[in-house]
Amino acid sequence: MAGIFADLADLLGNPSSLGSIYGLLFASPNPLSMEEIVERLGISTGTASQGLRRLAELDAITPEKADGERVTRYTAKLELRPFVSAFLNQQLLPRLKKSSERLESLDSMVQSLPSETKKELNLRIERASKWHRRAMTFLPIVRRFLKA
Amino acid sequence: MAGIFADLADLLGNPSSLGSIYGLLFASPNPLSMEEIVERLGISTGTASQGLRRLAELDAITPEKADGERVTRYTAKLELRPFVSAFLNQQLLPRLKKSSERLESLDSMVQSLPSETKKELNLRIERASKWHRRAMTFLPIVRRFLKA
DNA sequence: TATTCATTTCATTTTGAATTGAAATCCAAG
DNA sequence: CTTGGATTTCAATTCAAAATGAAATGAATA
Repeated sequence: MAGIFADLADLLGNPSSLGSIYGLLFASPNPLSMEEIVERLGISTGTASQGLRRLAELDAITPEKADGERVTRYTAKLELRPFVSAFLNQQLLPRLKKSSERLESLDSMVQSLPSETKKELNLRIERASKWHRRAMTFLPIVRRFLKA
Repeated sequence: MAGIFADLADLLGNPSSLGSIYGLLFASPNPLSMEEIVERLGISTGTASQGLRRLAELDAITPEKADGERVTRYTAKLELRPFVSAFLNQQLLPRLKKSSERLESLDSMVQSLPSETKKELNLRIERASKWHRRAMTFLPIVRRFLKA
């Protein structure tokens, strides 16, 4: 299970350790402490600590400190939606925004060129922009799909 | 332009040099030789050669050897669809398949466990599988969208 | 307050992918 | 066939991201 999610994480551009941890928690019927995770996955405490933090930020796991216990134990949220959704917002959107800005600035640069070249380049920029807009309109569709 | 596509390539898990090359070609009104690409991007011949080959495989560029010329020149296909589609087929599908196999083998393993744990684990595997199926049905939607 | 164990931090190391560059190969023209 | 430039190949290198692990910090008990 850890392996499956490790691959998934990798696919989405996250360190695979992140996936391993989530996978382990996903498969485990009861909450696990960091120590147990370190043991069972054979990773270092540092990696575990950072991975757990990240997963908590992504809202993919729930940390709980039982009554008067020292250790924090973690449970995977079985709902994967927030996970994927966080990916969309944190990875995809920023990148799309950045390249959209770049396209715009390119566009304004091009205006100061000989009209021959300018025309051709405008065409290409327009093409790229179209794809861009397409991607943007696509995002909400993905979102809706995930909620379904 | 090279920069924009470099980022995109990176996002899709390709070396960014691949994107740079494509971006340069995309922006260029006339076909470019490998030498010109190497020069203008400041990359090595090795990288250029491999990148060009890969792009050709992805059907993202067209190599053409003009009449009795020594050099091959390359043009970007302005249609990005085959590009994205190749990504879906070559990167995404194989991974989905692999994890689907893994899920199945996990499922059969679980059958030989005490029924208490078994029940709980089955539930989780089922959940993961559901997402899996969801992703699979999602692919065709993406495809259709790209064609639109 | 002092102690002990859990957790975080972060400088260093490891790892793997991307890139280089030089040698090998290819191929058109003489 | 031979030459000369274009291209490919691939072992070695570089580089960035991820992982390590030891020291610093934190937090609960006694």
